Amino acid sequence: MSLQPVAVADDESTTLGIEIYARLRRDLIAGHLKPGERLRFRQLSSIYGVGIAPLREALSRLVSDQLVRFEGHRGYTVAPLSLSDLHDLCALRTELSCNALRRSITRGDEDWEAEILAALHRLERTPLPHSVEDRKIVDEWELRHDRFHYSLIAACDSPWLLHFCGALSDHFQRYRRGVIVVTSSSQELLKRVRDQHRTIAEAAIARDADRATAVLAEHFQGSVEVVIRNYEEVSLSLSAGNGDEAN
Amino acid sequence: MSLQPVAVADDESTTLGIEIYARLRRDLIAGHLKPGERLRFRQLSSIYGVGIAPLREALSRLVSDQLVRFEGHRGYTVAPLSLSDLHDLCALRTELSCNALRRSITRGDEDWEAEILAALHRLERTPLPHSVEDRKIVDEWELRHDRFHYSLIAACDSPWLLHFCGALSDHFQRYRRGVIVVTSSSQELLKRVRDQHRTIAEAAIARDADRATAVLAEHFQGSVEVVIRNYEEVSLSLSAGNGDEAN
DNA sequence: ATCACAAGAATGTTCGAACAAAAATACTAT
DNA sequence: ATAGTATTTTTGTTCGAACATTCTTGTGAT
Repeated sequence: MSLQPVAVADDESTTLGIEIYARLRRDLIAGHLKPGERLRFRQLSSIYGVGIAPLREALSRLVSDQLVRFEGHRGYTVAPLSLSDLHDLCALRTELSCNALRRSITRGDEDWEAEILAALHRLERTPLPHSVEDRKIVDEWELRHDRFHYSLIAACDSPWLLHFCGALSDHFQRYRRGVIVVTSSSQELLKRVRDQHRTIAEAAIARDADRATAVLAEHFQGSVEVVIRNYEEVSLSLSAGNGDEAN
Repeated sequence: MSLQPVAVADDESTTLGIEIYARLRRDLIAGHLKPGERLRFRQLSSIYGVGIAPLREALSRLVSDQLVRFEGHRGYTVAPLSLSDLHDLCALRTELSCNALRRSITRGDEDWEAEILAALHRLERTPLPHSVEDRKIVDEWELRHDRFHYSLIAACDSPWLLHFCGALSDHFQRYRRGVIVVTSSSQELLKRVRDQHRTIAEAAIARDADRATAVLAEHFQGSVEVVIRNYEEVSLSLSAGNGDEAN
């Protein structure tokens, strides 16, 4: 005769469609599903162990998320990666994230500051992967990295801006995943990135918007350069069939 | 024995899911389906004359478009409207559209200029509705208005920016639809809006980015004010059940 | 050999029915 | 009367099968 209701916190009222959407989304962003790859129903059905009804639902949503392409009667494919998309993505991400960071610096309270420091601490304590095969480690690093960047802009007080920043961040992760090992194997790069994270956090909390946004922009620009520098080498895994259309 | 292949241009390789997605999207943006309204499968199925499989596919995509909400085992509802959302929407729309307009003014060529003038001409020649019941006229005006605003930023050379501007524009239309008759019944408002359109177009083509963006921002701000001023009167149709959560 | 065309296989699309969960209603006990 | 519970009804979810389209393979004519 407990005083608490019987229902524990794991109820969550989920559906297969929602679950498979989340799983596909993760695998798409993590690059487990290769750009350009065809997403056949039977294949996915046996891999993920669900019927095609929830699969269609999930894939349909992913089309609007721009992670999957669809052609009537010809099925779904993983959205391709391209240099031009990368440039566009990063330019806008820099613009929007800096904008959101400025707003956050203006509006953020002590909890916002505390969350930044907490997220930064967790990120710094995460081991870096030595190989792309260290999926667990890569996943964990990406998760904490995302959370850190989210914590910076979380107080911007604009759901739409946060939503767009999130979408761009997710898409950029598809490019970054391919070179994270390269980054983590260079002591010089590693130090620079870590210093940038810390500098951005400190500047934000010190309400130095100019400095924070300047370093954030630099940080993004640096990531893009690493990706581009390694683009030729990884282009095989980037585009399985089509890939970049214009440059 | 024609030399052309038999298949004419109406093939289009479409599916029921795609069609119903487009129709639902239109009806959602046009306010045909009221904010907060439950979207029951049986009901939609009989209205639109399609099975629930394509319906689920379409609704699922619309969730990622932020036009409908979903709760597991409790179905889909039309996304609510709220004052706070309106403010957020418009602030970001102004920011992004002005940004895109600047880029367009820098990069646009003669075709871009020509398209702006063409779209402006078509917009000016569209009759304004005297009642919300003039659906055909409202639809046509909104279509041409959207096309005009799109033509301004079309040369910004950023697919992501265009995509976000489009999303914000679609969402804003949900708010504007309710007050278009109010606007068109005031000679003063009408003249101001028309002058703004013409001024923006001329400034853009004259490559006067500062003036073009200033008037564009003013134009958006004016629209928001009209919506807000009439918000109380139309709030009944805005929120059918829930609606605005904060403020 | 190459192209066009036809048959077959694979794949995507849609429906209807069975199933499960939630909401509404009816009922009982206090 | 009311709160709580059981029952019914409604609604959402999922699967499997039938259907349509596209892709692949195979055949034959030039």
